[in-house]
Amino acid sequence: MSDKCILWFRKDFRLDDNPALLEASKHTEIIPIFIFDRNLEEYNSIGEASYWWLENSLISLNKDLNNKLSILEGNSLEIIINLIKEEKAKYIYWNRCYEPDRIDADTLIKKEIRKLNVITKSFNSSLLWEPWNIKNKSGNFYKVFTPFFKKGCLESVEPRKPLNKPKNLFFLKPHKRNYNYQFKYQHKKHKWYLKFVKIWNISETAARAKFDNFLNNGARDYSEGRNFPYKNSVSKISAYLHWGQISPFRLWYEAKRKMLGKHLEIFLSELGWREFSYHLLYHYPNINKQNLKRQFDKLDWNVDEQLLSKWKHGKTGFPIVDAGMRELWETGYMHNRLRMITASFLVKNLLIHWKEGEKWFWNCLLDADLANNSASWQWVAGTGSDAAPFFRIFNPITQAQKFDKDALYIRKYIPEIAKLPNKLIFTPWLADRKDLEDANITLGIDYPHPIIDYPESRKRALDAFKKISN
DNA sequence: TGAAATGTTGGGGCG
DNA sequence: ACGCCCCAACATTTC
Repeated sequence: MSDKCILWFRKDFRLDDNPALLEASKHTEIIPIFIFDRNLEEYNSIGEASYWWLENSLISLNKDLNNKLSILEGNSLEIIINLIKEEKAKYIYWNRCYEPDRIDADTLIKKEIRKLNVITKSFNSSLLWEPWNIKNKSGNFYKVFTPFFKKGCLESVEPRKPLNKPKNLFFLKPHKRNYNYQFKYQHKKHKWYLKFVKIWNISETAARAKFDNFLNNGARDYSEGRNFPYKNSVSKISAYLHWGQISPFRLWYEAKRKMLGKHLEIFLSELGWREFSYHLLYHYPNINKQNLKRQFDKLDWNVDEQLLSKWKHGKTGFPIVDAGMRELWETGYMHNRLRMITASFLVKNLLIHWKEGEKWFWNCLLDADLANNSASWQWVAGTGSDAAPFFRIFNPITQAQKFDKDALYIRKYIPEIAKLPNKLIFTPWLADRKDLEDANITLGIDYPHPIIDYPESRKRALDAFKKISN
């Protein structure tokens, strides 16, 4: 009797706290696989930054599996059925994903596999609470974050304790190699994202080291410091968390072990926001396509490719906005404060549909995550569940003065205006001829004029949103 | 996890 | 001493 099992990696690229792996470790032989399946939205529409992270994740995971990871491409069901038959495997395990089409596909795969008398089990490795378990007193799902987290999550069961990496694992590759299914990473012509190599170290070990570093440094100042993009007070763990190089259960308990008071409370609530996003995705499967508040369907968005392009490439003429967009392009990451500022600018001041911003972030973010990205864009736009009210419009000038007081962040990403004094760097258009000469800048050439009149655009947004919110 | 407009208060200059 | 004005500082409301 065969004791072979298949371990299907998906977004759980780690050996620590991996329940499917723990189950697999009870068998003498484990065949680890990954499948790039274009039938699934997350692979078919994968962003360029994500594609790069994925490739490196697979390289690293393969190493951790003694080079026994089979990296495949094709129809998941077909590949798995083939593999089961060829290898006479009797078990297959995986950790759950929560994208709607993934849930459908997994349900079908389970059904088909069971027809072959193969035992299949799926586990939770990526959410602290299952979305279907969190209900309010009347049995409905929560639509507001605070009661969702405080009552729904914190007052229900505690997240399970993280599982340690099992010992004595024996991985192997299939005997029959079906080369039709080999995944070939396709490099694009414009590999703008290869510069990320210098910034990001992609592995399970690196994820853990990064989080430990946060716990020993930024975590001590988290509640305040996290607002200031030039400070090193945030964990930057999001991409690792998305791909599963680190487990949310590990983050939860390590934070509780090492963080204190309000710092801990706020960090845990950030993990809570991620849970809330997945909760919304589960209950609103169209969250990336459709306004959750349908009255916003009527909003008369501005369609303007030129303005959109200037926003994407950090050429709006508003230094803090441009700095944020350039951080994204240069590093595949953007500080949360800047995500709010740049998103508010696109949606409110340019009055461009949040979907455009969502798509750009999806392409450029290493942590691009269907649930978080969509829910957060809808939050900023005011179209989401428990979203920011439509009249909350971030002022890019005062936000910069408040959160980048010494313009360290701005100067880092917009060197061409670095010589402007602090008094003028937030509003270069107010500099007079001499100021500009001293700073070696010609506005309109070295750095753009502002692409919109701020007070005017603010008024326009208020009018447009007010009209449809009645 | 806003910003701007509007309202209120109180100190200081001044006749 | 007093009323008046100005205006900063803070509070409230409105979008």
